[in-house]
Amino acid sequence: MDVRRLELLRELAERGSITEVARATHRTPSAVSQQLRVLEREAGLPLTEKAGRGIVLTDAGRALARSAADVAVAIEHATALWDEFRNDPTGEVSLATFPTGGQMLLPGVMRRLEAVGGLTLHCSDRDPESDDFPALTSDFDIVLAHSASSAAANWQASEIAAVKLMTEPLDIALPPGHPLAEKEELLPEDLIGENWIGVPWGYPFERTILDISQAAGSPMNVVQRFGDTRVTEAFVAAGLGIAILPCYTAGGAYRSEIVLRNLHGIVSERHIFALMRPDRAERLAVRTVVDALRAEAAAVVAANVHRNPVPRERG
Amino acid sequence: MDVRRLELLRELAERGSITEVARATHRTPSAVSQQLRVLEREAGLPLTEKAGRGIVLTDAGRALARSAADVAVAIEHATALWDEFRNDPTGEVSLATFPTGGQMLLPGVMRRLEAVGGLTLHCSDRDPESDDFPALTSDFDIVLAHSASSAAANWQASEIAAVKLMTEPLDIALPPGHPLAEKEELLPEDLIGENWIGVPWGYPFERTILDISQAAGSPMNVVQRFGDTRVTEAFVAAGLGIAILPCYTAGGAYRSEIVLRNLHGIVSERHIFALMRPDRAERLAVRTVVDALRAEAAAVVAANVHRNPVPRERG
DNA sequence: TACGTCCATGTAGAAACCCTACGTCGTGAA
DNA sequence: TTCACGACGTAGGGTTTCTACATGGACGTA
Repeated sequence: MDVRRLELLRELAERGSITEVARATHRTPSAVSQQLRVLEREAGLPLTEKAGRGIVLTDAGRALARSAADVAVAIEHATALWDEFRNDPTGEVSLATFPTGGQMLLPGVMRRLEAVGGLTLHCSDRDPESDDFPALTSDFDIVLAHSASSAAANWQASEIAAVKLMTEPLDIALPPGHPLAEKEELLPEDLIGENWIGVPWGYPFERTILDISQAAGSPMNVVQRFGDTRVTEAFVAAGLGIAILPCYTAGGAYRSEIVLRNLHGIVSERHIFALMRPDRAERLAVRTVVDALRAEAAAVVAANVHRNPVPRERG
Repeated sequence: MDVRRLELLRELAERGSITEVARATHRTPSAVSQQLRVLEREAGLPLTEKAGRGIVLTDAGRALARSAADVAVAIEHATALWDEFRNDPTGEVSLATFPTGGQMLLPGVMRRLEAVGGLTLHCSDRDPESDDFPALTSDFDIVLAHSASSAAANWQASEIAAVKLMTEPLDIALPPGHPLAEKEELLPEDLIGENWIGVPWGYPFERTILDISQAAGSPMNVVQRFGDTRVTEAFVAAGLGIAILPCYTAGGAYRSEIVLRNLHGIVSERHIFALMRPDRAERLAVRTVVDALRAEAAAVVAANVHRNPVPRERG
């Protein structure tokens, strides 16, 4: 029962095709196929079966793949222990993020990591609309994702390690001259009749907009939908509507042309997580980056505490 | 960080010399030395240092070896899951035992395992005097050992998995005509002034003899010391003294020439364990044998329940 | 001091292993 | 039918990792 072959099976379970596994492991498909064949012979039972042009795992294959994940965790844990012993969190860490999360956290994280020699962090941003963020953990060591619910359980279901980084309130963004800008805090019923600059279907904020309309007892009039908050901000600044924006990141180029107001009466916040494949989460270099992420997230929250003097609890 | 090399380091930690590791893994010492050198280079720190003619592990080496044990457990756990999936506890299992334990349990175990095709159990007995039983787990999948204390903790300290099989009362063996044979049960004070056939220094029963002398307030007169109970039985049968014997195994060829009597007033029993290296304990074939051992032990206790109607508790 | 033994380790070569290159086959879409 | 794609076979080469054998240091003994 060779570990390298087990790892290949685990990748196959995750990626679904031999070609993809080959690409991810920098091998030719033939090599992967041969190794899986050997594993199958050792196992004594078919692990895959044909399905159209490709293959799918059998029940047996999936069972073995799951145990392969445990082995991978043990191995990474061992090498992490070892790196700890040398106190040497060296290596390359790749990270994918949604845009506003990267904007808010990553510059600070990079600065914090400058002190750690030999650790390089490769960041890239992904489009929340087109990408399945938990699935990105196959290709990145760390994936920053946000969710409307604070439970880490929705990630855990898919056998992914999730570390909560912060909770960011969602504020109402108004143009400076807007009548509601007079008030310090807004309630759902204040927002009845407004034109909204919303987000594409399925974005986390969507749920908050629905919550508001439900609390206010009146449907919201969403006149535009943008995935990129900079466009939303431009529209709000231009007086074309109001919007929900994450309060620590909102503003940007339009900081002086947008007013943010707390929303009371309903829970309006997003939760930001670091998602990782469990074996990658063991790596010392990865854990070092996660620590920096946590520290930076805490610093961002602390720096903005004046905006939200009372932490709002769900209820 | 190659797993095979890790395993080699783990063996080195356990066996102490490259030559021994080579013998145990069916390699030449040169091969082991080379692999360890590669591991050392990967690790970036010395793992061994010279000590006289041989070598010893550095602190770093020991730390890495410990983590290697965890990896080995994970791998064995995976292959066990796999064997379970096939419902196929096939393979070879080696077992070492102390003599009376083997005599009492192994024939029944072999019979129980006949039903399991493809599983072969290789048994051999070891001399309790000359062998360090926990250390035998390096060379045997399962080691049967007995101890005066019921806590599994005394094995666990050395990172060995221990499964308790049974508790066997220690009885007083008398020649049939002995005056004490008239009594159904004996107390420590009944035994003052007797001549004893004892065990070599350090044997588990030794402690019980000491307990008796302490409870009776009088030193025991040990006239002979034998490791093999058959010799002890022969001496008792010949009227040369009385002895302490495990009650389920005592008798043998001398069953009609020896009388066994319960000892009350002090705890007199031995505890029989199956000891295993944690990774070997994961193997399905090994677990199957342990299950058979447990079942057989329970059967032996049940078959002898008339001898000890009330289970005696420590106190 | 000389010698034998034991253990680790170096070198050279052989064997095993695993990958790539390339070709074939079957499936599904145009 | 043709093309694209994915899996799988074969042949060959490169790498890895073993064995055989030699070297050298440490310890015990004559």
